[in-house]
Amino acid sequence: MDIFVNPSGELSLYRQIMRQITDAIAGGRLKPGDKLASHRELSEHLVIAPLTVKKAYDELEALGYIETQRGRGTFVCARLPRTNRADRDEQLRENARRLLSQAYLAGLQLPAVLKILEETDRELTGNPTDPAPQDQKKR
Amino acid sequence: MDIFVNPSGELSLYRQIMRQITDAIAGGRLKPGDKLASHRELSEHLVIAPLTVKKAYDELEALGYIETQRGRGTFVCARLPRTNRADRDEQLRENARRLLSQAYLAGLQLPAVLKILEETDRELTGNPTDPAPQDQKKR
DNA sequence: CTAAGTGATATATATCTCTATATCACTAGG
DNA sequence: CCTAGTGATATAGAGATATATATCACTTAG
Repeated sequence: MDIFVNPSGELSLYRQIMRQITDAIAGGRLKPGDKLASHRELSEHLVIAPLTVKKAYDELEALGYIETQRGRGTFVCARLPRTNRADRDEQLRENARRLLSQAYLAGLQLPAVLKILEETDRELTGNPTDPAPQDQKKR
Repeated sequence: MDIFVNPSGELSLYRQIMRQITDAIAGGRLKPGDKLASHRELSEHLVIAPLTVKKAYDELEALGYIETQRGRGTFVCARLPRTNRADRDEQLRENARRLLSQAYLAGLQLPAVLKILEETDRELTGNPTDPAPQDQKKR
């Protein structure tokens, strides 16, 4: 888990951390039961205050992604939360709109966006460049 | 321009406004020279403080998207800013990562994401890009 | 000229975000 | 038992964000 934050980004620091962790869970780089870095350790790595990391962990715990055990550490939940379907779809469309708008503003067209999406897919899942026709996913 | 904001969203209010306006410019729903709602008017519509809208407009002006004229109003710039290529690509990949992660977390696969993207493309541009025989969505 | 609408500016207050620091409680390894 | 590492909690302060309110300057319509 290599996490990084940008203090001058659009999102607040703790939300940047939250997003990267949920993204890592989504992409399978963090699996149920995996241990996260302690909030102190991560705060040293990111050169930010421990409480900021703690806040990110607290929010993620409230959302059901991770659970903390006093004296032991913080772990990815065995059973991840299912989001409401309508909310989920609206969130996906929001993200899709954002991606396309950004691309259009840069002068790109839909095919170029699809290409980037496929590259990013390989990056996230760690799959080799070939888009295998079959798809043996577990989850 | 129908703008809306969510006070409990990830982004601060003024950044939500900024994003929706740049998205509208990108999608062609706002064109160079178009007049924006006055910050008072928009603040009434959104039920937020006028200064919050003002801040969004100020930032957008500093970025070169819009220009304000005292006593007259605020307008979309005739010549829109070009972003640095490396920054642009990184931003696109960030948005692509976000979209994919969200989809995976919801249990969707790449093909489903591509479908959503094409629907959103039609929504943004208003173009029936493809003479696809099936799937006439009307939102 | 007058009035209405616009942007520009200032003050004050409250909340959120981030930081720095310290202390306590629990767990695991030695 | 003792120590190191972990999470939990509390306080204080700085800066960003959002609000409410008021005033000024400029443009346009009448």
